Amino acid sequence: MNHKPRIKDIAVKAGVSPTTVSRALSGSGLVAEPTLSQIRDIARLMGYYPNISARNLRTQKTMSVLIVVRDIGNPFYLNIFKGAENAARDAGYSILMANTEDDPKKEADYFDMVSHGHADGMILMTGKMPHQCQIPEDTAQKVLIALEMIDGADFTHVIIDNEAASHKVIEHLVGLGHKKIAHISGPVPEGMSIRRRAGFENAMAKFGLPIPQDYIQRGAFSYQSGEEACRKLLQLDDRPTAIYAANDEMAFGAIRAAKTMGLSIPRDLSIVGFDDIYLADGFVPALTTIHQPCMEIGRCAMNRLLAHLTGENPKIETITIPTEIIIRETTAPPV
Amino acid sequence: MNHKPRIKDIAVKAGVSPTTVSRALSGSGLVAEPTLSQIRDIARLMGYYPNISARNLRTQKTMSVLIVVRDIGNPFYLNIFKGAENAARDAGYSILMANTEDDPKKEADYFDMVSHGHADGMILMTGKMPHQCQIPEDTAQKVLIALEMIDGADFTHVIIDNEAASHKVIEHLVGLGHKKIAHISGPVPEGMSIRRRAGFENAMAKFGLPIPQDYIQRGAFSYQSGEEACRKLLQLDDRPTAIYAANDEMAFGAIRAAKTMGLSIPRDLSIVGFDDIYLADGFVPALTTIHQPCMEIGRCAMNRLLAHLTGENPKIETITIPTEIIIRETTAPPV
DNA sequence: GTGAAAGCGCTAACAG
DNA sequence: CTGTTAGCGCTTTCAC
Repeated sequence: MNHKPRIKDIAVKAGVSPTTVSRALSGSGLVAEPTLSQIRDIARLMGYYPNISARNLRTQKTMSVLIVVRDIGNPFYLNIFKGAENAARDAGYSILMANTEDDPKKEADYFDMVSHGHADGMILMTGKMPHQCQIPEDTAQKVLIALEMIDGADFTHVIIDNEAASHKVIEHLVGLGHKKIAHISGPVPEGMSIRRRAGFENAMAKFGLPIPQDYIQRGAFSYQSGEEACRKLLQLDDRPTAIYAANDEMAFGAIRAAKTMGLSIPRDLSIVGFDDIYLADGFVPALTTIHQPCMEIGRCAMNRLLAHLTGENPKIETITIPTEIIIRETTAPPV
Repeated sequence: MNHKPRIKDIAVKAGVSPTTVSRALSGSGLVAEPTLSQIRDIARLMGYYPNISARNLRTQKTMSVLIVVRDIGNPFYLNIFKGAENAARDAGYSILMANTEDDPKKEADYFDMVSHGHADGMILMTGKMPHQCQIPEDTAQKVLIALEMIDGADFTHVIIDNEAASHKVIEHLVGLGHKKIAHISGPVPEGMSIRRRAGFENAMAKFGLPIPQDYIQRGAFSYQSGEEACRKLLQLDDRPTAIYAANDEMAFGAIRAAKTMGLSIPRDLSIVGFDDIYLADGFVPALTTIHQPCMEIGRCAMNRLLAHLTGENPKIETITIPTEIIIRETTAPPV
């Protein structure tokens, strides 16, 4: 063949109009049987494949969705991507990767891509709305927030219950007999950090346990910050016997700090993380942590967004995906 | 405003033809100065943004590139994505994520996306060419292979020198005084595994060291396979004093196996990995490994692909990015 | 240096 | 159930 076949070529060959071909191929159910199969056969034979740009132009859609994260380099997102990619693919959508690196310019740019029709919608995981950008009309249907809450924003959210997860952690530790439990929080005032910390505080209160001064150290979700925070905790006069870190990286940092100070995990100190990132089970000792069902979150977020985009389900709501605590080797009864 | 402004609206407002607006905005240099600035101002004022689909249809381009991996869930790719995303973004391109999961159907589908003009090109990191798909014309300019070699295929490759990296590992271990060095290889006959293993064998030969039977165990690049392989090695009558694993996951698995058997790392056994994945330095002990400059690889691959797509540099070649060994805590002289 | 006209390939009205 | 017509918004000849 000379050129890629267009719809017109098939029409000519089949002796019908382009419209009919279009209808036959799109499965609209508006073409009768002798013609239908014939057109499909010819299309297959000629290796026809619709021109996406033309279709997009005509339908004013792009069949693609932006997934916006703060840092593509963070492995936590991996399975979210995976779940989302899967769901998108099943629905014939593509995923565009967007990495903001906390750069307001990029945040705004990606948002603009949606308002300008470069993508049909977006899954936002940065935890904030960009400034200085054109908020698309009908934003509520085009933007879905995952993992983070954006308070006061009228979007569908797909999140986990951070407070409840914290509660599970404390319950586990208390169950082991711990009474002196410290917390390494994420950066405040980030919503996620606040919720995990609030869950910690509430759970401690519920179990009638005091939270001594300095038992809450603020980290930055980084390995180094966890290390440092743990060092501070271990230098306290009245050391904790267990530490609940608000994410796995900080938990790993804490483990290093503890080991460096000659402690044995979990004998001398129990440590719990949050996220269950890749290889959390490969660490020695394997990390006890909160497992977030990332694939599920990604899939759910994408499906929900697509339902909004197609108008199939315009209802704005907050969907909470359950988490579970995975008990591995970094927690044990206190000595 | 009622609608998103189109090029025509600007033309009307500026009292020129759509053509002129198009030229002015595309920076073609074909519009004279009084008009030029005026058009640009009006466009900015009206919040004009070109319709991508229309442009794509007209220019027969999509300004997007597929990045195809075997498993999006593998953190190794993270910084490659990051580097590639960055480079693409700078050039005005978007990235479409493609996850094959070793499914031939998906491999073919993604390839077809390129032949069908859904994406302009692709960076292929799966290490194999799909069957049963339409190989796009002018493939050589549209497909770029990264990380893996596809022998006999006439594409630009962006790779690392796996053999040389293996050599660095052995050199390091020999420098520490090791003589009994074992290797946990990746799955054979995958090219990457073969090259790393060949590098191991050649380096050992070069240093005049024998490779006893069973000193090369075949793994599957997974944590579990590393654990198992290490166990086998440690059960040999004449145990190795050092193990070189073909990737970090297997190295971590090996560490667990060794610790489980009561060995202390690195005192009783040195272990080296490959890749320097996320948190390889967060492990206790921190992993000695080969660092692949992933961002650099991603950026280079993308830039090179774009140069091919634009015709700026059609030369097909193999680009080798240098690696370095990062010496951390899992290697020490043998006792 | 600027404009008129054509058309990328497709699908959605609107008829019949 | 099928065809005719129109047009999505842009860029690119070609003419002036």
